[in-house]
Amino acid sequence: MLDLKFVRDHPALVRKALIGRGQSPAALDGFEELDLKRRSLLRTVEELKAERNTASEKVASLKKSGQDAEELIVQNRELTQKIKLIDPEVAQVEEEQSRLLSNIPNIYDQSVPEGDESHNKEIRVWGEKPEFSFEPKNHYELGEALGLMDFQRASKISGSRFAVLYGDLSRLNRALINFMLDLHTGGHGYGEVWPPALINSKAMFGTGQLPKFAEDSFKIENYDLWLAPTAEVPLTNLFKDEILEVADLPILVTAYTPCFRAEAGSAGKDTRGLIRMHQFDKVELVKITLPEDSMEELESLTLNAETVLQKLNLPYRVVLLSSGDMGFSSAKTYDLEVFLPGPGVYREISSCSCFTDFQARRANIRFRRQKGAKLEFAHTLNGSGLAVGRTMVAILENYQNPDGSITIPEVLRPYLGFQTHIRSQN
RNA sequence: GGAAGGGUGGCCGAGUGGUUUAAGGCACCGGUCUUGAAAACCGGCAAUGGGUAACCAUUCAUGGGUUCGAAUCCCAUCCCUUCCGCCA
Repeated sequence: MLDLKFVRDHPALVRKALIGRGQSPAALDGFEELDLKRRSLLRTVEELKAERNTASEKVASLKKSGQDAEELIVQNRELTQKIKLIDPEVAQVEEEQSRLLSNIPNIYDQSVPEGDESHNKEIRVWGEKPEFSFEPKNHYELGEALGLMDFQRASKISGSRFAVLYGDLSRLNRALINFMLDLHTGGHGYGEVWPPALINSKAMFGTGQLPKFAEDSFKIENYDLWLAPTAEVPLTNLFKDEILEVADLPILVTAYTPCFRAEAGSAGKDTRGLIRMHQFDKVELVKITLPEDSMEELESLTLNAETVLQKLNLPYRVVLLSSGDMGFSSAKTYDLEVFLPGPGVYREISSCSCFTDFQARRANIRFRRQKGAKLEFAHTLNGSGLAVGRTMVAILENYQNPDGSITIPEVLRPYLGFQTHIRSQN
């Protein structure tokens, strides 16, 4: 959420941000009018309240000295009637204004290229694309041929966009989670967290999933709970309504969680394979930082995620998203795209974003530089480190052999009893 | 799910209708004292909104209600603790 005063003082900037994101600036319509209305109503009602408060004190002192206060009491009764008419009006205008405000996206950083996704900017490319003496297969062809990846049975249990993994692929999934967590908690200095997977509406609002993107998540019937679409939500909201010690910043946390997404609006996209699931595993990185450090911290967070790909020796590129392709809450986003030999394309495997104070204002995450100093909003960042399912996809496709077996990347072997290959069970 | 107790500022905690403009303590900041520090003493110290400002309003879990006036009384909801029940 943007600061109300910021929107009031810089309507042109907010307008530009909306247009740059390919949205209609109509989202701002009525803001100024509402703001003026709210302030004028507030002045009126606050004056009445002040009058009533003074009179009430007089009643108290009159009664104490045994004098008659009936006249004042009658007068005050009338004041209260007036106040009761205006108060709901104030509440209504405030609600309208905050609804409008909570639907306005973050202002994006100056370094973000303007335009739609065709303006995304390739920042760097890492690794060599593998050379094959044969036609490389897609991961689902490989997985199904190995007899270790099953979409048919998954559809019996749950439906489309779910998968069942067996044996060595299930183990590979576990190995990847442990490898990623060990890497980030070891060398990269993140604290490991095991958070809830069911999240209440307030927390979903805090990171920006609500109110605008309710249809992207699964809601639990009869409860004010949602299936977490990403560990960004529980990890960032760990610090909701807290005043942080400046000495503790930056705070770095990581968690493995299952993630659940409704994938509404992506009908027909990536219908085969593990790419776009209703349920997938992800190791998430979250940072809470000082405002002046956040953009630098985004660079190091992105490198932390890249390290996973480098250790797995998977070719990838880093893309700086354009203003039109970025998420609602983000001020700047790098996507990591891993190369997939099957379709022969780069696919998103991590998204690393700096949210400046946008989430912190919604979630009320603050800090104080010194005792007595004003409270300030912290900056929040997050990135996938990495999406586990898509990492498995990348390994299957990049490490495939002519016989359909998969070579296990060196760094994962300690997690798999030093096994070197995944082979067909038949 | 049942019963009981509770939710007050950064933290602890007093407070059952009118100097509560939220006592007191801790922590923190400034000062006195000291070679320096500690201790002691003095002073300061909530957030949000409105206002050029003086200042005003709101906030004691949340939402309603009673009243001239609510942290305090009433109703509903949420959360926490303890005990019981159920249970991986």
